Amino acid sequence: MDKAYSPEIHDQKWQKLWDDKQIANPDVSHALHPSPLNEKFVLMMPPPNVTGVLHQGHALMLTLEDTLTRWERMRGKKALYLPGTDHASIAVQMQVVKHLASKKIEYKSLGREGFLKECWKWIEEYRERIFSQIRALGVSCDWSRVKFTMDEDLNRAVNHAFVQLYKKGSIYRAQKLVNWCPKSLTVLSDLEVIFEEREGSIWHIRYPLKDDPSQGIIVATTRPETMLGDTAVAVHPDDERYKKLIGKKLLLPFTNREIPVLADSFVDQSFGSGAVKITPAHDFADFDVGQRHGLALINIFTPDAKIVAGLPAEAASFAGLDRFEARKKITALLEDRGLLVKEEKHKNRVGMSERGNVPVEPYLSYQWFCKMDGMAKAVVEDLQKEEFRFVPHEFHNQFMRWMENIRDWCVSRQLWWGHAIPAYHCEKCAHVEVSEEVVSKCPKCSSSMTRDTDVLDTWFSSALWPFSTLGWPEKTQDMKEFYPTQVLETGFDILFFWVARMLMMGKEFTGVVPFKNVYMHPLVRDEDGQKMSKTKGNVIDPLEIIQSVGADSLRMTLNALCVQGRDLRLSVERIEGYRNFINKIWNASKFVMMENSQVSLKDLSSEMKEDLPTQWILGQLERCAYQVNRSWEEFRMQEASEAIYHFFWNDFCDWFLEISKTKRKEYQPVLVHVLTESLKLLHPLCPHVSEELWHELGSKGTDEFLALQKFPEGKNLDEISGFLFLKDWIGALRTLRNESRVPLSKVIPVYVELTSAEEKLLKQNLPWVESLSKAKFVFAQASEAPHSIVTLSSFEKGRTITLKVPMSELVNTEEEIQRIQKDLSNLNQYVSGLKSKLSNDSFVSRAPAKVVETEKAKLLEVEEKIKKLDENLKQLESL
RNA sequence: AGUCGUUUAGCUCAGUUGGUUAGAGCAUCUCCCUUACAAGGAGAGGGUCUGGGGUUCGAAUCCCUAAACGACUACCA
Repeated sequence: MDKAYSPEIHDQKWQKLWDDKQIANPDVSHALHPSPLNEKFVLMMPPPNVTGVLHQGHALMLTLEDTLTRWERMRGKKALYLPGTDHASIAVQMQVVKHLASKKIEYKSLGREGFLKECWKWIEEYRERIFSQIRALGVSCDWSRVKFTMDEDLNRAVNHAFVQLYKKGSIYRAQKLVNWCPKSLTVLSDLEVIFEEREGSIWHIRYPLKDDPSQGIIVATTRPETMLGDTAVAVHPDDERYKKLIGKKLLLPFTNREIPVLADSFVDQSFGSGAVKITPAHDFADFDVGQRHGLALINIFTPDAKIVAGLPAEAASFAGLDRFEARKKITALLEDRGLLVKEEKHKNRVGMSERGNVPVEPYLSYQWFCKMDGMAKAVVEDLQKEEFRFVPHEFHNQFMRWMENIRDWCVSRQLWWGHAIPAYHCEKCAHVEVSEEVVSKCPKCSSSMTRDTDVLDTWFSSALWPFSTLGWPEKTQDMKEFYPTQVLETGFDILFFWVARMLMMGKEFTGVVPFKNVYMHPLVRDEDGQKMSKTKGNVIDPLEIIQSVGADSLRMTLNALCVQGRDLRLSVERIEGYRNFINKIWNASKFVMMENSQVSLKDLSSEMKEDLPTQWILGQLERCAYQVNRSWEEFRMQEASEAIYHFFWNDFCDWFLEISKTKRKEYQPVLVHVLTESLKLLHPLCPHVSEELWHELGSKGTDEFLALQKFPEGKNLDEISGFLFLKDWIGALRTLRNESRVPLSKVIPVYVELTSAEEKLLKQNLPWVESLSKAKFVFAQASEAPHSIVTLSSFEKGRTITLKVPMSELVNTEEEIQRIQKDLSNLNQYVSGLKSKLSNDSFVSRAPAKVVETEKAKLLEVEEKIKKLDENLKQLESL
């Protein structure tokens, strides 16, 4: 065998074999690995952007999902992990536009059809990249069922869903104030607006009274340029300052529009000047005020946020000015005319368009909306009935709050790349027909119809993902067999974008919520807790890691660092630590395979079956497997990987392998058994190295896979106490040796006086205890010569065991005295605590008898230890 | 502003329903190339569990309060 595991050789070998034999195809795996369990495990991969590149967020998601899937598959469930990609409407469109621009092509010049061709070309070029990167991580998803949200069948599902919702009255078209991106020229949903704290200004502007221009009212605004669209000024009805102005007319500068002063209790008297300019067409709050008071909506912007032409009076000259240029010009003019009272610094939250990276403009437009409240209610009821749950539970409340305040979803986008809305507009009578079939003639007036030019929000097709991928709306075999799914695993950043909408659409169209568990994984950050970003240069590229240390190391690390309710801090050092663990697995296996490994537990002699270390390690294996199963059942990823790490490294390698060296051949069946079972436990975490070693160990053919072996169930056992005592003895002797600087080459004699039970335990295990402690036990009283002592607990309650080592064997008396003094001071502190506890009447009378008993036994034992150490110390000090 | 979360060893974090002298990994220090592994082994040091109150025989754990950090939500023009 090689000196170390070589990921560059083995990773790809197994990835290819798993793919070739389709172990991830549930029909194949279930046939190969039949199980009495008639259960399924279904998990839909959250589809990454089809043109995307693998980042740590993906790596974490895929690792966790694959770990759970491999585990459930090995447990005998019919496991489907379905991969796919998302068409990422706006993101991909922006990429392609940019790409064309780099070739000096204005995308609009290609026309819609021509542009879509370019999009498909772009996708064909990049779609395999993310798939190969997913494979590189060793993900066992079923490639025979891979889906893309723009596949024909998924497009049919989208159209079907849209039409159904329209027929029901859940989808409607309306003119509303929406979040408009002036750069990408499309509407954005509320969720796509990212708020940023910005240093800005607030301007106090005087609007003159119509009847007496020397008088006026001062309004405060952060957006002076929108004053061109003002249709009122609002004050609080109780505001003494302005009461007498209510109902009066103002003359709006630049436009000479007459606007009223009106009263509305939404105004906060203490903020700004207490008077608010109302621009119903360009501010969400103002829109509502406008609705209440019947104000006109005056749009002053073109779609790319320039001042429109045709505004009255002086405002007409602003036409074509960008919104920020207009702001400068207007504030300058106001100042010239003495209307600008003051400009103050002001922090405000600006809504930014994620894709365009420009401030979003509240903009009036016709859009398609989907009613949400009814669907949300149904999902909330299911959550309350515990039809599904959130892990970690914190997201439960966050989700509920959002669902209870949900607003209608704007589903249309003014883009070309995406699912075209299946609606047709009559060119003559303006009739709208929504249909899955292409409609070319108006059913009302027989004139020709044209298709709606909008596409659907990317998340609309994603919302159908758990069932559109299974063939819905057709009643397919997959749909019957695999829906609903068990787990939805994703990041919390798309809880509302995606998870909530899947739940609602799933409930709406299939009658059941699409998954039982929503597991939200943490955010991956760098070692300083910073978000990873290219501009910061702190990105740990998963592909580079896979190349340098292998996929298994990365998978182990991500599992080991993944705890609930906390971000995950990743660093190269941590990954190297788990690379070392992979290496440890490799080397331990190498050790086991030095002997004939074609044996099993059946070959164990009856004598060896009674052997304490054998019983101990088999018990530890059961305990570990039990822990791992329980942890994964509750998505406690760190706990599971830690249990395996600890068992394999500390129990198996540090103790059992060392013990086995004393009777190598006799122990071989145990070694083989424990290693084999460990590889099964390890497989979901590090599939490549475990698969490789499992084949090495058993000379298995390429038709058999560790991936399809039965996962150990485990038992909830206690650690064998006899073994624990001996471990303690060895530990104590090792400490003594280290601190007294006795070289390892020197075997030290240890004098012990034991009860018969203690002596029996020790004698039965003498060879390995002596080998690991490099000591020689002498079952006799020590001579009167000075000796050092170590005190230990016995399995007989309250009893102290004393190990005596002749001082002549130890090198340094001073250090030995110090060691004992330190022990004593610890014990004395402990004993005084115990004493005060036990002399406390209320403790003795109120604490459970069991607790009091153990405290008493502890006291007895510790006092005994102190007594012996004291005697010993005196003897040493007299030297 | 509101809601929620976090605060435990130098660092990153565990710590289930209150009950052994609060644990792990990494880092540090000491010793050791013992034929699976120096990417290793054996030891050691290191903590007023953020501060302050309370409940209790007993609190890292439950309650109140303060602070720091973080996330989410919101129409403060």
